[in-house]
Amino acid sequence: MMDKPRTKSANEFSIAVINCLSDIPAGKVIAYGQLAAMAGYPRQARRVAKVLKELPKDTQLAWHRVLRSDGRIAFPIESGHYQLQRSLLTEEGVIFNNNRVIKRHFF
DNA sequence: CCCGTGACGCCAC
DNA sequence: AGTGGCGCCACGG
Repeated sequence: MMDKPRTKSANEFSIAVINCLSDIPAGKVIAYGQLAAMAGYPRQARRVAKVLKELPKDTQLAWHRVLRSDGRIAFPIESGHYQLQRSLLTEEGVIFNNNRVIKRHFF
């Protein structure tokens, strides 16, 4: 049977976020909160994080373009996730300065 | 209902 | 510039 969504907005939120994220071009990045606001849900950065966390491993979505508002990658620096995200960004030409993406890369 | 948790964010120090 | 504290939201125990 179909699982009944607890609230229909939970699903709508993910859709909105994913749509907006798919509009971010390679070489650009966006903050969790910025993405939430763009999707029409200001102050809901943590929900964006949860959506990304629940993406399938084989997703086509450019999850790596989402950073903290200070330009740093959200994962702990020693983690494999961090290394992966950083290399994906580097491959797109994103420049890091002391583990931080410079402002002009922001969408 | 209260409390802890989280791929967050802002503002004081 | 780095750190800490708190606010913000949704969830689960």
